[in-house]
Amino acid sequence: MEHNYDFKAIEAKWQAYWEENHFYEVTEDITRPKYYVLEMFPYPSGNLHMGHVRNYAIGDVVARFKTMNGYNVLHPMGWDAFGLPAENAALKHGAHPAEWTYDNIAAMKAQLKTLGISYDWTREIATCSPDYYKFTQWMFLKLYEHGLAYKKSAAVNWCPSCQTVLANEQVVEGACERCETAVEKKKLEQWFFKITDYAQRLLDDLEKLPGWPEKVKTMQKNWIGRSEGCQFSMEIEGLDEKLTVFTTRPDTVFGVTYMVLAPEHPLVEKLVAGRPEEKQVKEFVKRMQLLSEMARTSTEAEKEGVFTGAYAINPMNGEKVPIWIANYVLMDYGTGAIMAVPAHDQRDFDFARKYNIPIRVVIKGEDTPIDGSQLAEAYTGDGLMVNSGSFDGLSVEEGKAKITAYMKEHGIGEGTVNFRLRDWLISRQRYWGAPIPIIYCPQCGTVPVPEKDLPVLLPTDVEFRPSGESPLNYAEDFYKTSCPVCGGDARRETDTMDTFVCSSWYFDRYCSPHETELPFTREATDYWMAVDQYIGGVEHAILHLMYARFFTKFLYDIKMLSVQEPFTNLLTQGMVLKDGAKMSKSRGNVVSPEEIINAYGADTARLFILFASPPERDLEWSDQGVEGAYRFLNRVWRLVTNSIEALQSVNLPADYKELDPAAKALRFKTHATIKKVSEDIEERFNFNTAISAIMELTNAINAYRDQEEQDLCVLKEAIQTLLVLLCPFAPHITEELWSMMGNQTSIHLQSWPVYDPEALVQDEIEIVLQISGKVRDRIMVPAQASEDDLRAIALDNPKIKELTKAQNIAKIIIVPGKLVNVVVKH
RNA sequence: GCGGGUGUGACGGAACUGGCAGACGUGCAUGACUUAGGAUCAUGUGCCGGGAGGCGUGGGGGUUCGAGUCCCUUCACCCGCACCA
Repeated sequence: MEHNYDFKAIEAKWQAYWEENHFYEVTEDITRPKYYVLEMFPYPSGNLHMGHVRNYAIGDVVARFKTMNGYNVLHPMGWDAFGLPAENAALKHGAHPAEWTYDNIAAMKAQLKTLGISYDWTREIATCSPDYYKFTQWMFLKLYEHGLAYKKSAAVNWCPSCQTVLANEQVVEGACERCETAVEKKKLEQWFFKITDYAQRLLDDLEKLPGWPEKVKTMQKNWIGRSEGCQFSMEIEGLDEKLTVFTTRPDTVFGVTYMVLAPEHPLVEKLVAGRPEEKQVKEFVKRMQLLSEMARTSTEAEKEGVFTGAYAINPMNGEKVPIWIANYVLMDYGTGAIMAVPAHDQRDFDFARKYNIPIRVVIKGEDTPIDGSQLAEAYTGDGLMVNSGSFDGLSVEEGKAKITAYMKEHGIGEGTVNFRLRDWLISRQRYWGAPIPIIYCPQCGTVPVPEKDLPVLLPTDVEFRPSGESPLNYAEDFYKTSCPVCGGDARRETDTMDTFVCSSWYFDRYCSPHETELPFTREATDYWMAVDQYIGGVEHAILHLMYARFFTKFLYDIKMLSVQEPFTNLLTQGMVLKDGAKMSKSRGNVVSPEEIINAYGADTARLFILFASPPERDLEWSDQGVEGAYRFLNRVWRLVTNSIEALQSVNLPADYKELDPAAKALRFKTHATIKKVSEDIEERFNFNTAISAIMELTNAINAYRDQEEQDLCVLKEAIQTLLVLLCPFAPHITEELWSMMGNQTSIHLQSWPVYDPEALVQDEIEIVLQISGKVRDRIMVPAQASEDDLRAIALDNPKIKELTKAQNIAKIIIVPGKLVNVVVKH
């Protein structure tokens, strides 16, 4: 162990030094270009895991690199501190959620500090602090004021285990995202944010995000799910009601052979009232309601339905069309009712075959039958309209336009755009969240809490009951209040906000975290926003990133922000795996960062994690790989400490004109490494290859030190460069060595090195000689050799001569600086 | 089913616009130093072959002087969405 460097002492020493000297604290400075690096803030679970370490190590390299390149870098950290686990802990261990949360924050902050990340801790925020949630409530009020927060009764996703409702986005495969309990549908009065008003802009502006991964943009695009079509109404025979449907295929309207309503459709009861079918329809509806969301909507579930006995009238041809109810139509989307065209929609086709409903072809493809009974599957391709009256002969595209126009003209319907995106359900029947700032007055109705009364404080003295129900429901002091308008007795809203509301604007708060009048100042956000580089896991590709974009657009609209997109560049880091699987307690394959930092130090942990894999890919944890990173840092340590004495009196910069070949080669390596590392960090975030280049430089310096004659200027330049290039990755050891070398100012205050093009000029380079594309020899040639020179050299080469003597040379391909390929034919 | 991604030594991974496949690290082998080594240093390490040489980037085909990289086709695995009318 005595051979190894004392990382414990060194890391503690420099972390204290940086903190005492306010190294990473920044203020707005219009004379310098700004750069805002942000890693997704963590939920304070109390334990830092490897995913966090990876996330923050990546961000720290970017932050330190940008700082060294002259940017004024904002790199803050905080806590996404509201949420259910705190309440569960309260139930389980009797600790108050606030206490539990703040203890966790303290613990995690301490762990985080041992990593030596360049955070400006003066800007630390916690979303559960009243200073912060005051403004989360402010956001709600602004949205309310602009008609974008509203309450409605809807069939919502209810998690029986978490005892709360969930947003659509939080339901994964019919189960609660958090606890995986099957989600139920419940009809409740809930608060929503009208994100659908922004659907088109959220979609369009994805185009303005070239710095986002295609994958994330595609996921958002699909989630928004824009589809163009036509909405129209049909008369119902014998009833004074209209049935409205949405379709993307108005061109197939003459092929409608039945209609389908979702079981929950409000018209169902009226349609069947007094009919012989009434009983079986009601039974069917009841059975569907009892099914879980999962079983109801799974693709696997077989399509089934019942005829209602009622008929609608096709407005295009006056035909009577039977109305069915079926499981495959969702009340959630469109109008909850469809026109069914079995010939040209696979779902309708399957259903029609099952129930012997006629199939009528109205689009004729090149090789498709005209008789519906001959179809093996629905035909969804292009073709010409048939059986469609005066519209016959039109293409699908033309038909869509013409029929939509006809419907509009005759008051039947009109072209519409439908989105899959739903409004964002933000009510949570939980305690540990930001209270929704609303008061219900028997006289005045729903009244927003006046801005001046914010924050609506979460009461701390509350009783947690084992049922898991929110204690706010029993907190009389909280919910009993007076109406801000009439002063009469009134009741507070006891629901709190989804924690995603808190995280939809935290990046703005970092810009002016101590502001008390407003969530942030325009001055600060104008300088810092947008976030130049945002880094986090893909699991937030839809939820958080969509909500944050929505908030940003809203804040732009109300002139609080001058940007329309919060995150210019997005890096989605891969997971940290062990034995091919995600680290998890249940699998028992967790490696704790604390252990690793204790055994090897933060520099080793950071270096390994950055070296093992490029950031966007998954990373396989390897204990041996960690050893390797540690060995490398020790090699650097020995290299530098063994050189210090010899280099003490060497002053840089020096004149590098007359160098022997070995010195010249080292200098070449030094500057080639500067170039490579700069490009790898700047352009591609390929930290793994940047580190491997630094390792190569280390190897080259070690080899050079075995030389009898050493140019100490070149050696010193190489070693100093090595440290500077390595310092964003391993900030402590490089700082220590830098100071041991006699440098007076911190390595982190150095400018990022610029390579000297002169040093990269070589006299001789290696080129490859090929015969018909196969490598036959490698030779050194003067770097300036012309094509003619290269041709001559190649043809004069003994190996080439020998191997081509019995052959005809067909042609010679010359790529200067790379190769000569002699093509022979026989 | 739709959309996206990934397949390269024993392993993690390099190879930027088609131009030396396997950088760097791990592992392994041999050697040095050593009372000892799981420390350190040196050398070697894709496969087959004694050798010249041949073969090699999931499989098959193509374009090209030249393909991990481009095109077609096929397989495997991963991720997202999933009856969205």
